[in-house]
Amino acid sequence: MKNEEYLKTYNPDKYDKLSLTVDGLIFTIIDGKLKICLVDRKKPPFEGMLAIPGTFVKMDESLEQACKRVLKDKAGFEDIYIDQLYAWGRVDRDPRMRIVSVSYISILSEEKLLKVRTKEEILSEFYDVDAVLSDSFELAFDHKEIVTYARKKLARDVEKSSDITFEFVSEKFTLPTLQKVHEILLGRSLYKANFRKKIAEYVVETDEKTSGEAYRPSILYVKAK
Amino acid sequence: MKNEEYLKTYNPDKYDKLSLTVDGLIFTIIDGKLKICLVDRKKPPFEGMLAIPGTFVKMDESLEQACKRVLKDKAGFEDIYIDQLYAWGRVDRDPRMRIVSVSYISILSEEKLLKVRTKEEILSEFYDVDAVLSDSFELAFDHKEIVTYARKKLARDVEKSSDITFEFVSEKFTLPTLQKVHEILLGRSLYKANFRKKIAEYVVETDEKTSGEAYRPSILYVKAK
DNA sequence: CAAATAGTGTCTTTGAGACACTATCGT
DNA sequence: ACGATAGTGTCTCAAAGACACTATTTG
Repeated sequence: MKNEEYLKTYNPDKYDKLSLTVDGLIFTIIDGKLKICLVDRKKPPFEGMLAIPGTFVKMDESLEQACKRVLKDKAGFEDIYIDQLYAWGRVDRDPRMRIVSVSYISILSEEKLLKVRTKEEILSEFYDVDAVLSDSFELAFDHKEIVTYARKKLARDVEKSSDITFEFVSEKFTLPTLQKVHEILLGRSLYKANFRKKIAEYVVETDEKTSGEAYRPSILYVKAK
Repeated sequence: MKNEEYLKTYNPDKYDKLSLTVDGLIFTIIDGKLKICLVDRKKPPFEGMLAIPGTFVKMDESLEQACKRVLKDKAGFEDIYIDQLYAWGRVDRDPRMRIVSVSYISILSEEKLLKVRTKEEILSEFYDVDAVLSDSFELAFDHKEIVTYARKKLARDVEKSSDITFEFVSEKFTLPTLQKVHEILLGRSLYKANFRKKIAEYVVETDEKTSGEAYRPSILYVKAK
């Protein structure tokens, strides 16, 4: 076949090549605040500044595989929600050389997060997203623009579907907890009764309740299939 | 400064490099059908098959610039709507070598399209999207997957906003025409009265009407600011 | 004036929003 | 019993859906 002949004589070096990275924006909610995982850069460029954890894509791995590798290496996670955000390709976005980056959003429940904290992972730390996005806060590269874009996407996504909100909570969760997640991501408070009517079709009541906490216990739900 | 010293000694070759392409999915509506612009591949791989027009990203251009370059070179267009779709990064998606592709959606009105047709551009041709997505139709690389993804995004976008529908029509348009665009993208028919109520806030009536056509003329509108 | 398309009025249904109410737990 | 949070009932209002009607042009 002609295609095969061609491939033998093909010279891959005749086209420009560049470096490709993936960045993983790991969000979670701690103490009722949206947080993002950032790493402290140990070497130039932007030494000493905070950045979104990322890595170069290897020749034999897909973008998703590369992203999951970062999440595991820098934060210690496996099996977490990951969704492509955007490809960033400004020519001068990295002072070293031409680097295009594909960013991914991933979300952790506090439950999963705490499991990992026990492993003494201190490469990365979680920061308050509102603080990170405030004027006085700086991030390496174009990472502040990326976080801004991601923050808006989270709000947009929740506006039209409650899908991602389940990623922020444990497998079993209470409706007040889930409502809080919606409120944090949307940036406004919601009416309890209305919220419950809306998500009723996506959740299933279990016969368990919270216990040990003050005041009236709350029924535990699981996500509907 | 330390960062600057570092950059002088930095060796960009120590990381894997790969080729990056952009693909431009150009949609339009002709004769009441959604069409996509495809090129006939003149050389291997996938010689003789249809593909989404694309190009390698050069070292000194952004992804958007590269995409606009393809649109101009292969279809003859400038100043058209362009929106990033997705980054495709499967390891074996190109038989020659590792190539990651960032795809963009662009939309043309038939009016703009006809202007270009007069330039005798025959490198690319428009194909019926329903036909392209039917089981018997094949495209080069993973391009059928990309078209499928784009087709769904168009429907999703129209569902929540009428923004992109204006890209399909001329600057001045009638409401029956705009409604048809919505119907084609959504894949279902809409009630005239309801449609008009919904888009009323996004359009402004002009004092012009269509003429020369059979039956009652239609009022021309422009997009509201 | 008939045929065909353009454009409107209005009833129904659905769901979001607002708010007041009841229920159940720990102390 | 009380304080505090969990959970429910229901009115209002705005928008989507369905459908029937009127209006304006060409031939």
